[in-house]
Amino acid sequence: MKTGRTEKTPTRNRRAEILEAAAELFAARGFHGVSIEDIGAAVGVSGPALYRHFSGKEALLAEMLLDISERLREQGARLATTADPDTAEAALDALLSGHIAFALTHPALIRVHERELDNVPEQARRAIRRLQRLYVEEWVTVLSELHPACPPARLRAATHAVFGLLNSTPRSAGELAPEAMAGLLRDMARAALARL
Amino acid sequence: MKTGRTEKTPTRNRRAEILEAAAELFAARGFHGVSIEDIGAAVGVSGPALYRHFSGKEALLAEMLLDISERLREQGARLATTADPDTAEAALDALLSGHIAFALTHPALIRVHERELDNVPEQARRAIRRLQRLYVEEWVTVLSELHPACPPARLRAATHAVFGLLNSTPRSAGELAPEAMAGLLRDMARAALARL
DNA sequence: GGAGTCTGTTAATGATGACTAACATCCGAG
DNA sequence: CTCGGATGTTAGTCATCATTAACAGACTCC
Repeated sequence: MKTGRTEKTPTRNRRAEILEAAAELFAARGFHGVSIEDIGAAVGVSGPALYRHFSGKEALLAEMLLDISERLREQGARLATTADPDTAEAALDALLSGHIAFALTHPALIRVHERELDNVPEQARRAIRRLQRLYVEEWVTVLSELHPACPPARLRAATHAVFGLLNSTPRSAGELAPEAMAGLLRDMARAALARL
Repeated sequence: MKTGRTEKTPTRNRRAEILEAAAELFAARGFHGVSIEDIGAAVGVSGPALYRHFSGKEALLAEMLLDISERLREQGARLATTADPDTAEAALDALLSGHIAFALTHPALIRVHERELDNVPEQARRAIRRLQRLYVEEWVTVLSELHPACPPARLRAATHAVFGLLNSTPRSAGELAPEAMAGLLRDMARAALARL
């Protein structure tokens, strides 16, 4: 059928394709609610073919979450360090916009990242948690410049709360156009963080 | 062993006991990550004993989510109608405090309520969604009094976002003392909702 | 003191599902 | 060509698990 001979990168794309399809499925039905067969079917191969690309279902999830956490952390590190160390205000805005863009662009990833950490094998879980912690600390650092009197624990809790707010996207999808949603979330988050 | 003869309400408590234990387990490992055996073990009976109280695993989850949704809706309806129709401000505060109290008191329930709706059989799911919608509308009604110019879709999205913020509790547990957390969440949510 | 209901228990039963084995195909390099 | 690796396929295999069956103690009500 679609054995187009000119298939570019017939290999390298499979992994990405699988990860993408699996993310959608995990987001919709949860890790344990999705079978290897399901994931295979979603990319047009059937079942055990996945073992040519991943060592197992948990490894697949681990790689997915590691990738998400790494992207967020990298983005956080990049945006929080906007040269100008004076304007913590600008850094916070950059973090906000970056996180919102990610959440709106990849709602499935956000959902999986939020829900499935427990299903990742111990070792990878530690690595993921480390990255998450680094990302949070990026926010806490910026916030502590804006609110020097506020204790770190409170800043951390506030950061988690804002993540909850921003990550509500997958739940209220479709209500608003993406730009409107982005603006709303940014305004609400900014206001929430001003009260520290 | 503990066959204390004077066991009060030996029956009626089992259902509640099971629901409670199951909620903790579901919150920790997800619906599909918990077996009937696990739930039985958590309340000291083993396995199929649960079928004396629930018709099945999904029915158990359905009842759990129905109960949570009903409690929230009831609480919402009660608090939003604080006699004084003038002070929408007060009604909003009441809704906020009520939701925060619930989230802080029952983090496991909040988590399950947020994550497991997809695993509920169709019919019950509809009922649960209806209750959730009613609860959201309670908020939207109050908010629309405070922000008459704001379109309902935006108010709904904002409500979901605030729920995300308030429900971040299970994720940042332990960072702050409950009262401090409650105060923080209320301040942040109030500020976020002022920006509409 | 026995019939019936409630609540449990320990064995099936039957699916589902992750993972492995054994066996093709394709394709690039020598 | 042909060897080898990459990628798939289809049949197991082995666990796990929800659910049911068959049976038993306890308590109530007569």
